[in-house]
Amino acid sequence: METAEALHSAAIRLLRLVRTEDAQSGVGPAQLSALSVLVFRGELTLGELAALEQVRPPTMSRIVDGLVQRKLAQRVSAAADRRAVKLTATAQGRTLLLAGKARRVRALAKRMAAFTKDEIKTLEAAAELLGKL
Amino acid sequence: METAEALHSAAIRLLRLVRTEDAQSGVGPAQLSALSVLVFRGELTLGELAALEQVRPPTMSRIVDGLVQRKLAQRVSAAADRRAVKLTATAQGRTLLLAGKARRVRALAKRMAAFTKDEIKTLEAAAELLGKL
DNA sequence: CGCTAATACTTAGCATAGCTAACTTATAGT
DNA sequence: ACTATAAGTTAGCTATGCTAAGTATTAGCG
Repeated sequence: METAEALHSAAIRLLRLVRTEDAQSGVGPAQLSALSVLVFRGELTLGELAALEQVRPPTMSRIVDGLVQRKLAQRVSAAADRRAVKLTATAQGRTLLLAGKARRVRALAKRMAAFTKDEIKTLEAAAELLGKL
Repeated sequence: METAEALHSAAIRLLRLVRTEDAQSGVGPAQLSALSVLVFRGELTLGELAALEQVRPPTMSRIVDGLVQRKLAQRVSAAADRRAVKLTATAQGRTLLLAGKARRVRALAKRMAAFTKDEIKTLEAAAELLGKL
C-alpha cells in the first residue's frame, strides 16, 4: 500500500510537470489523448476509442468532431457494418502528436539529467514493471 | 530519453487505471485536485492555489465556487491583505478527499498484488527518485 | 420474408472546466 | 493624495464530461 501511494503521487507529479508543454500544440487534452490512441493503435471504431479513453460515445463523437475539423483525424464509414465509423489519424495528426509527445519526453528527460546511471537503471526497471499492470 | 519515455507512458497508464474510482466521489476532477492541494498543503490564497494547479485565477475562482457550494472548502478574507482570499478545506472536504484517495490507492495496490518483494523494492526506490524531480 | 430487438452513432441539452478581457476593490509608491 | 499595481470576480467564449432521445443499420426469429 505504501508503495502504491508513493507511485500514485509520483505519477501525478510527473504528468503535472510535462503537461505544461501541451499548450503549444493548440489542441485540448481530450483531443490530444484520443489522437494518441489513434496514432499508436491504428484504425479504431468510435465506440472502441470511447472505451479506451474511458468516455461515453457522445463525448467521443464530439472530440472526434474537433479532430476532424482540425484535419488531424478522418471518419470513414465501415464497410462491414455501416452503422460503425472507422477512425484514423491523418499524416498531419501523426506529425502534431509526435511533436507534442517529443516535447513532453524532452522536458522530462531534462529534469532527469541529475540522476546517476544506476538511478536511471532503477527507473527503467520500474517503468517496465508498471507496463505489466 | 528512452527511460523518460517509458516513465511517461507508465504514468499515463497508472493514472488511467485509478481514475475510474473518482466517479464515486460525485465531484469533478478539477475540484478534487484543488481540494487535494488544500488538504495536503493547508491554507492558501486563491492565486497560490491557481498557480499550483496550473490554471488562471478566474478558473480557480469558479472551481472554488463549486467546492464552497458543496461545503468542501471555505473562503475567508485575508486579514493582512483584504484583497486576498484565504482558502481552507472543511472537515467534510478532508474526509471526502481522503476517502477518494484511499480508493485510488487500494485499486492500484490490488493490481500490484502479483509483484514480488524485490519488484516492490524497485518500484519503491523509483517512486522516491521521482519525488526529487 | 418481415417484424422486433439490439447495436452504433449522433443530436440536444445540461454541468464542469479552461481561457481572455474587463471590472472592482485594496495596497503601494511616489 | 494620485497614480499604478495587485488580487479576485464577472462575463462570455470554447472544450469536455454526462444522460436522454433520435436515426440508421444489423441481428434474431417466427
